[in-house]
Amino acid sequence: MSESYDAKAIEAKWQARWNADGLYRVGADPSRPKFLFVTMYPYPSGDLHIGHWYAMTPSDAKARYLSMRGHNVLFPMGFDAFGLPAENAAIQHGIHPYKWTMANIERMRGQLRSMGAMFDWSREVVTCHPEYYTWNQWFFLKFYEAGLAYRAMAAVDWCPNCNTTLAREQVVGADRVCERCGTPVIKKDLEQWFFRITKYADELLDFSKMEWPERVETLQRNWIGRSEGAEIVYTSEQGDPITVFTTRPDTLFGATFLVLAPEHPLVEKLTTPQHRAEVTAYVYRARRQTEIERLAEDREKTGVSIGAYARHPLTNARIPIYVGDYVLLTYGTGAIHAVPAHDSRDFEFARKYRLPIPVVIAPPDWDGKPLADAYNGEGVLVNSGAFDGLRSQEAKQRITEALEQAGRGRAAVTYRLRDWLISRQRYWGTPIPIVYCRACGAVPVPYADLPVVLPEDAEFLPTGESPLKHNDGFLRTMCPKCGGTAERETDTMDTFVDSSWYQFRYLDPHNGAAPFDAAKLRAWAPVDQYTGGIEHAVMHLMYARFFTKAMRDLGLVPFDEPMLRLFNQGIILGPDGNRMSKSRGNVVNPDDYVGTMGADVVRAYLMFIGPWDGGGPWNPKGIEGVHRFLLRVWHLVVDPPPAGRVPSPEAAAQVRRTIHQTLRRVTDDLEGFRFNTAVAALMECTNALGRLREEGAAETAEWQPALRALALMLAPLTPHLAEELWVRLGGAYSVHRQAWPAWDPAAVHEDTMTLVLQVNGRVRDRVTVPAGLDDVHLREAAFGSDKVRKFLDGKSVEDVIVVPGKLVNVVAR
RNA sequence: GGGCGAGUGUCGGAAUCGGCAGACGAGGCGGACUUAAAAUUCGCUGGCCGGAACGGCCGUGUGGGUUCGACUCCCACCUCGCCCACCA
Repeated sequence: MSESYDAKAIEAKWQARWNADGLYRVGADPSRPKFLFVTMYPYPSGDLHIGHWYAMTPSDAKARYLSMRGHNVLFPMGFDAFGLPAENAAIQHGIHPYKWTMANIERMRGQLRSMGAMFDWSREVVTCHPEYYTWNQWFFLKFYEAGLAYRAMAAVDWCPNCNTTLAREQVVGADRVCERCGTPVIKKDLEQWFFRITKYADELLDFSKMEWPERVETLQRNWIGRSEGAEIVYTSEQGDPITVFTTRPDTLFGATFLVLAPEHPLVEKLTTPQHRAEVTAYVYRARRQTEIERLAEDREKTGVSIGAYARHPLTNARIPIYVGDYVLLTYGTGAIHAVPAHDSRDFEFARKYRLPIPVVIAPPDWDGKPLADAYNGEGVLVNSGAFDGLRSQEAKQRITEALEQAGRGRAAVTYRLRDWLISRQRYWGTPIPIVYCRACGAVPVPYADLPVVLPEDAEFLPTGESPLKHNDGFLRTMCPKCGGTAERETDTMDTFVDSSWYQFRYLDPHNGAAPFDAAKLRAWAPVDQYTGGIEHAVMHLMYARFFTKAMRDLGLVPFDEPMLRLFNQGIILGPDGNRMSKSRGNVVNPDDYVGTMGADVVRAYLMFIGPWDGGGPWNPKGIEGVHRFLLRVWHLVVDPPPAGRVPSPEAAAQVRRTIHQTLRRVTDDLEGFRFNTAVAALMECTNALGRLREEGAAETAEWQPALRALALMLAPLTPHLAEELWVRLGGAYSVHRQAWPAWDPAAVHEDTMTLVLQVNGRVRDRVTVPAGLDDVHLREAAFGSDKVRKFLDGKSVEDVIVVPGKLVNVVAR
């Protein structure tokens, strides 16, 4: 009767010991290279989900591996503790957001500990503590002084369910819904606070200083949406300059009308009395439409003439001005010149309103007749005066130059990126440290008065309004400038402000004098490896980059990018292949499996499912296979070997070769985040050792070192089991302080190899030959094969391809 | 409409400096152990044609191409997924 594997007891024992010993407390250590490994901190929603395990335990495995490789690894953890769910819980259940959040954090801490991860809890960051958010306010003031934070009236996105404004990044999908709750957003004109992220648009397009997944770079690049072109100044007949932006200055001579966005300031001024009623009605309708709901994407292009005309900057042609809702005030200059022949939208519009459609770029094989459709491609210019015959590329340049010389335009770049709207009309966030004084206007709270603390006695009512608006103790204050009565800003900050710099707070989490000590920051930052979901590609990950660049310009950090390397793990789906959700009833609770099979099994299974960036369905049967694997490892080490077996002379070398070949594979795989194949290699190794053991290999001198090496290789993946086996094998506590073993090229070497024999590229035979044979002998081996000869029968050999160490291919006709 | 990514057994997946397709695991089938079941353990498991072969043919979404040799490279297409989308 062999001792059984009691995962629960083993895991509890070692977790307690590691904790008592402070095994994972990390301090400065100049003798080892630092490695800051951060995985995205969770929102304290109440329960740790299998998705958290999927994100965090492979990260932990990699962090542990790097630690064994000699790095001084800091792997911190914290909580993204501000946010709407806490406030909604307050409204629904009458529990204060602080209490709700802290209770959830308490619960989740315990669940996080059950992972057996190497989190350094002494550095925990909780963003809803004033000791944290005071620095959000501090950064806000710094940004304000630097002109990076500003207040402006704007038509902003408002979620009627969350009762707050949203950043553009938080409005998603073709139907423009709230990223959090899926409610269609509406537009509101409000005075809001913005961070000037657009200042860094060009720099944010430079990814050369880090190694991030191509996918994230592409998403950010598309989001920033840089377009090169020209700004062209038309002039109204009343003398007003009307600036338009185009990416196709080469089509300038094809412009036949202008279209202004309904909100464009010149609409009001230029509309003639005869057209006023119609234009006013149109603008009113357009604004209502955007306010109510976005309509279908393929809706008809509409517009009305405002009765006014402009002059073409190069031809002086008289050009009618329209207002049309397909032109957006928020992009470019809010006005376009329409080139119907070479833009589908303009074409549609021109057709509808019977405007001329002159061709200025000759489509290939053009017969000179009117176009049936817009030709959007590039080509050779026609009907373009002095520019006829030029190709689009050159024409763009030359026409832009001509405009510049005439003082009627210039080369210009436009971005899709908008400034980051950070104001939220909610309680549970960082108060914006601004006071409004009737005499002095918006006045920043002095640094000495920070933090502006959230009042505890707020009332949470389902009115949709922030409780701060009705909390006199908070609201009424004194103007820091003139001492007169004043009111506080009642908006709080987007929680993405918290997560834009939390990675650096880990380095000095209790500093009361600064967000972090400069020396500590230099010692650890930037983040060497960051891991988390792709869903943050254009929100958190872009804001964090912006923040770092702004901090750099304020002299606070000596680098340009917050996270040097990034890995995006996939998403774990329910057993039915769908996204897990309570309503579907397909939610997998990790605690259930931790309680029965153990944390190590859950860890190893999540890593084994497939490539980490792939995610995939949770398979309740699949985890049993991994459970069996760990049982096999357990019994391999713990059970007494079969008695009376006499090992073969090669046994010792075979054991050594098995281990070192596995070491090579596992090392490569962990370097490349290929946890699935690392686990597979360890399975193969365990199976091979099991067979060798049956043949008496346990009697050889290589056996115990092999088992110890196996324990070391398991340490990053299944830390508790590895520790138990390591200590049982006589290793010095702790396995997690051991060096990762190097694989020995000599031990990996095989004496023989399987030589693949092909005839005309098709495998016809496989023979075992001594390793390292030269071409001549490999040829001999090929022609020595009966099967090869059989397939060569009646043919003449034309060529023989020899790939040493792999194959011989005989080419015959 | 634009961009990005992916198509391999029944399933998750392995193998891409071009060189044994299907490692590892799940599932299935069969055997051992057991009164029985579970657990454990051993064997088989891409398809087709063979009684069988230590036989042959086919096979990595489809169709072409390059090559001695293609899951891998090139071209075209199909399907799916994700992101963006009246962006001038």
